[in-house]
Amino acid sequence: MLIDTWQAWDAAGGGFEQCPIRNVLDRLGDKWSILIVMRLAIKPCRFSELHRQVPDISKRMLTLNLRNLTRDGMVLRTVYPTKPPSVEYSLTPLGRSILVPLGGLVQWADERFPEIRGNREQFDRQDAD
Amino acid sequence: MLIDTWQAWDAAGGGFEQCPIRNVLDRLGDKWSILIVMRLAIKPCRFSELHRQVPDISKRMLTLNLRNLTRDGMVLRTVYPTKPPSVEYSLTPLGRSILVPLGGLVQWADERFPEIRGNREQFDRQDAD
DNA sequence: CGGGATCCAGAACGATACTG
DNA sequence: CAGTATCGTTCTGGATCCCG
Repeated sequence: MLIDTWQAWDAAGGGFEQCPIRNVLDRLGDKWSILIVMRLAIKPCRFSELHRQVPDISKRMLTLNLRNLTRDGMVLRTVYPTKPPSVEYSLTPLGRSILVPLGGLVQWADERFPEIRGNREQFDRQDAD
Repeated sequence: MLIDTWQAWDAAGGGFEQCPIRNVLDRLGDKWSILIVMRLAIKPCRFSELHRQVPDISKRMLTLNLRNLTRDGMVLRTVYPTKPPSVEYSLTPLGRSILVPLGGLVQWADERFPEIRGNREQFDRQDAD
């Protein structure tokens, strides 16, 4: 039943660029979006505060990711016309709603990663023979 | 509580390359892994059959993705020494176990994508002003 | 049949400098 | 403060040819 979604799009000839899974995963798959969403899940945050809290992200990437998330309606961008300007980012209801399925994936990753790491080491040892 | 995993890794100084979420999402985020897992969830499959069923994937990418999934222990690679050789790929228990959290994400994507698409269109219209 | 090796295009990403 | 602009790098994925 998991595959049905994809096959339905396949059969419909809608093109895979329009497939919901493809679109969602393209966003989640990039390097920073999830980090940003997770930070904003704790509390709304200003640009520079986010920049400090998300480790090693460049201003450029923070800007681009925030724009994409805002475009998708996952993040709300609020500008306060102070001087100098301050901008606060927060999760929309849509943004918060993804925390649920995301939580399941995070839990899976946590539980299974030791196993995965072990598999990789074993695989790489065989490869070295 | 979702962020805790990441912050724990942050605090532990383990380096983000060792973070379970990063590792799992790097795999799921690439263009084909999920497709392949979903196909194999239906039934075990040989290389050329997979190549036909996963739309538009190149042999190169199919090979690379299958190797990564095999390395992680998500996929089992079985070689039958026939002539010409035949190789069957199937999901391991680990590979099947990710179908559960993945299902949650797929459901979310299906339910929310129309909303996301609408948000994008609206955003792009404002941008054009 | 099931790949491996090589080359190449484009996208993602990073560093730095600059701006209202 | 909150970005933009530009450049260079790295990484992903596709095309093609080759191999046992």
